[in-house]
Amino acid sequence: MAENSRLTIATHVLTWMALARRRGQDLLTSEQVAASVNTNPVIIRRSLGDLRRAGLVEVRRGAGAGWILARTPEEITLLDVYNAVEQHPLFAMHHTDPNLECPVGKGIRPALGHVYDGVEQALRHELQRTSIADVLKRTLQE
Amino acid sequence: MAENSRLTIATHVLTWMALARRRGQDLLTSEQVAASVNTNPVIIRRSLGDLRRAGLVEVRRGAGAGWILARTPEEITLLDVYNAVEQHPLFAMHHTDPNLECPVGKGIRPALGHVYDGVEQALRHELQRTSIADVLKRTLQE
DNA sequence: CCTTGTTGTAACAAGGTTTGTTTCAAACGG
DNA sequence: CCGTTTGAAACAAACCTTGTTACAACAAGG
Repeated sequence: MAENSRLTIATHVLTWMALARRRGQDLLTSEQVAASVNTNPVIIRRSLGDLRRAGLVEVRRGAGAGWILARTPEEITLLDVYNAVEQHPLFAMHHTDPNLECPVGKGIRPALGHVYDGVEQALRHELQRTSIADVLKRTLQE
Repeated sequence: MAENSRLTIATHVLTWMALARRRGQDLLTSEQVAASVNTNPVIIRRSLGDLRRAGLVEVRRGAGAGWILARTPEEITLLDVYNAVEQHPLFAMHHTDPNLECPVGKGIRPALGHVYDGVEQALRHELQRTSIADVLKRTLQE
């Protein structure tokens, strides 16, 4: 179970909110969103909490509360979603320090860090090419 | 601890083998490699096993056994290493099926799969740009 | 053929992550 | 003040990753 589906869940949430909005329903509760994702409302609130902290959605509390998109679906890219829900770098370094007496042990981490930065950059660039509106369009075509 | 450092470990292993080779020592035991990575030889054997199955290293068994690079460091890219050690896709889909009655629940997986394929493609393209020889060069510069 | 060094693999522990669930205080519109 | 909903904590179940021990299989060299 330890394989992370947060980007998928958050994108699903936003795509569903985009469709509801187009249908005239701006405000959705976590329970309504959970019905589409088919999971527990608490899971959805956790995801929406990430998206709120990133400024992608807004929340209204109290009776008649719920969630609203803070931007149009065209203005939210999958990079925005990725940044909202992923914190760890793509590839982890050694969990314990390598042998710093060895020239490879000493120099490999900065060397690899440089490569990993480039890879993350490429990934981010690719994610930025797709918006929630694009995902919704393609979702409805399937 | 559940954050995967396999690409880092395998690249470290190959980089160290490349340096040893340049110094005239083609054959290394898992214990010798483990000394540079600063971990248990069994961990290294697991990593080398992945690399062997991918055809990047060869093994000699029996007394005086050990591991040899199967290609020159210039001919091994980080994409080769990634393919050898990573099996799961980058982003997981929902762990439980979404609600297929909902148009988003129904169409989101193929739509996202399409995007994820593109992202993985970009990642692979970037990894392919760097060889073990490149990593070694940069490692010794640090 | 035997000794010896090394691999391949299984089994297990420790610690971490992820999802799902229950619970309840806090917020707030009406 | 009531009723609905969020935010967050606490916990369980399942799984992953690393590290460790143990040992059979293998083969080179005497």
